[in-house]
Amino acid sequence: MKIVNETVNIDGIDKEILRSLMNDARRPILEIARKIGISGAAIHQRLRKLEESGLISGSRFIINPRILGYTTMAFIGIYLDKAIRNPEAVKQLKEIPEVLECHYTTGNWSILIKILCKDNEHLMELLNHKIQSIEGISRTETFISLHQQIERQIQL
Amino acid sequence: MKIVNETVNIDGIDKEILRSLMNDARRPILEIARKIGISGAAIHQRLRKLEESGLISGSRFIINPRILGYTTMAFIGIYLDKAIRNPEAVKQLKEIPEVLECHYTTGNWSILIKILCKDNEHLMELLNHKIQSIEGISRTETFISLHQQIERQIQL
DNA sequence: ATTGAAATGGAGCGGTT
DNA sequence: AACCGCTCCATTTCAAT
Repeated sequence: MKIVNETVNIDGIDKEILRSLMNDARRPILEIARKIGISGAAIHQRLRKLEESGLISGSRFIINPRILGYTTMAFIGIYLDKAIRNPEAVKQLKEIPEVLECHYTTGNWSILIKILCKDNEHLMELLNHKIQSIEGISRTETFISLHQQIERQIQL
Repeated sequence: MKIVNETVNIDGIDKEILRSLMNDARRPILEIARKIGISGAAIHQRLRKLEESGLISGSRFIINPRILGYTTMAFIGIYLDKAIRNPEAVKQLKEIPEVLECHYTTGNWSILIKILCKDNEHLMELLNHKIQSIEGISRTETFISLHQQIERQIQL
């Protein structure tokens, strides 16, 4: 396993390019070029370097789950009966598509997950029939997000 | 305020298009067209409709904060001395760029935030000098994410 | 709702400063 | 590093089905 721990220096122009594309991945390179006053080829070259450095890890269309009827987001703290069971439990959690994030955390729980459901009933069903039936999971604590007030990436 | 609560029906072709662009927002439309066997113009039109429906809420370059030296992610549960102070507290939290998410939650806390810091020292500094000095915040509980094992959007 | 064709403009490369 | 000029290809629109 290669450890990539190196940090990288980016200048103001890199930041402008990245900020632009972090807000709209399909913005044309040439449009950015005109705005910041350098050539398209220069941006092209900078993007190549930023990709090589690992700073850019891809691009995504963002979809709004509300429109598909997913309106209930929750965080669930999970207690494992033995911490060593973590890898198996995570493997099972991966099989539940509603689980969007899974963190191995310090503190009370072994695992903290973020989950997105259609409604409270759906959440309850997942808790009772999928999550709590995973071997090794002894107990859970659920926190429903009534409203997400901030959602962003790191700022440059 | 317009309430957009309507759900939308998408067919298998929409799903293929979206799945493709959710993994790589800059994949050429024509490449997708060739793969699934319809014309570029058809995809173009479908994307227009999906945007109008609100299902697509944009596209983003994803940057890897590790490369900038941000290696410590944590969740912080926040107790407010009066729940009514939520709007002010959130306003202040927005001013802290390291705060990536902020949720108004049921359960013990009023607020749950996700925060990304360079290291533990940076986290401690933010807790002591920024977060806990926000008026209305009485107490916090911090959970460090030692490892994020799942990170994804909803599946189509 | 999809198609093909046409116009416009962007992507990406090589040579140059 | 950046620029220019070039070729190739994608995007987008439109009339037609």
